[in-house]
Amino acid sequence: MEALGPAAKRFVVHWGEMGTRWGINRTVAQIHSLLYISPRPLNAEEIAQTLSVARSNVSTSLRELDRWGIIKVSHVLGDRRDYFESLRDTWEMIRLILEERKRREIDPTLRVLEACLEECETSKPVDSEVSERLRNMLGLFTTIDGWFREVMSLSSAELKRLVGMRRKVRKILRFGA
Amino acid sequence: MEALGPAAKRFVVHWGEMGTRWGINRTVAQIHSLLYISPRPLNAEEIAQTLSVARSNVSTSLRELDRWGIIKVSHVLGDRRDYFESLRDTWEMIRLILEERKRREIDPTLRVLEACLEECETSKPVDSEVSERLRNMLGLFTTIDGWFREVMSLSSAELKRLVGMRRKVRKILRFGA
DNA sequence: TGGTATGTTCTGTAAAGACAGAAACAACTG
DNA sequence: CAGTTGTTTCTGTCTTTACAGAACATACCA
Repeated sequence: MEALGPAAKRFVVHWGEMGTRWGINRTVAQIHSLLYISPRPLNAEEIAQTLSVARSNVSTSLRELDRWGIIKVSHVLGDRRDYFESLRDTWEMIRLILEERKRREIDPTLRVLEACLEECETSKPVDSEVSERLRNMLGLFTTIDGWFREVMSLSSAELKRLVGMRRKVRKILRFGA
Repeated sequence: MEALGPAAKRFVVHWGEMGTRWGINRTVAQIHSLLYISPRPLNAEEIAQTLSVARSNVSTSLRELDRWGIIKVSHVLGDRRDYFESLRDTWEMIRLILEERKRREIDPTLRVLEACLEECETSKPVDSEVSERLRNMLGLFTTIDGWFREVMSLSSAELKRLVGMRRKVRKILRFGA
């Protein structure tokens, strides 16, 4: 088990901190970053050693990462252990993460907003004030949802191209749709 | 203190839950949603009553919301109390939130990545593997940073127009930049 | 000057989340 | 089959975070 170099260590620690700000478990984030920078797939034991966390903790964290779809499991001939590695394509990773967050957060919110509006408009004293605000918010999320769908339908190569077109997009915007 | 209608209550509760998923304190999120749907500005006492939370909790939460720049304080003649309301423009809100998150998360991450790379490349056995991955990640964040800047420089009206142009953007993308 | 209304900061407790270690489980090996 | 290795799930503890209530601060008023 080779220890991490200072740069790698710093990256992993920072990633863990950032994770917590996004509602992602620190260990999960650390493992992800470790796998991302690791030149080769690692097994659970190595991960536990390197990060000084319990083996069980690694197990559940890996499952979470798997749920996000951003790690891969591989095997070595004659070795029963699971080896894990991160996706290399950063844009693909972002895409997957956005997809999952949409599923977990945007979709439920859309449903709740619709239900609230429903309720709001069928109640006897129709509360048009509240109803209008809810409708505004629903509009926002619908639009965001649409963008997500659009972005998610792009390949990561297309995404990269789109990103490279910032200035062009801006120009179009300024000088008329 | 009029209580919340069922639709409003549901919205507030959901908003609180979503907040926690984004690393935002539940009370903070609840207060924000309450102010957002409220037809009129509310004072701290009203907020505390409506949400059944301690006055002190409201105070700190409001300060946090203020830090995000998404609420406004107003006053009524002959009333010393502070009254709070949320921004109405949902896109403007999003813009402010993204701006703040960029400041808190993307900017520091860029700095860390640069420092890591620095360290990585000046160390004796230059670790080109790690260094390359860090560079990739830095590239990703640099691009994201660029988009943020771009988006943030747009007025909320422009943003809305851009959002309305999804299909057009897509077409451009498909049929050559 | 003390008294009252409002707002903020501090402090201890309670709730939630993270995690280590144990136990259970599963797959393989001789 | 018992023994070994690797993995997952369970359980209790520790840490962190959220929060109520108290104490404090500030401004207005009589």
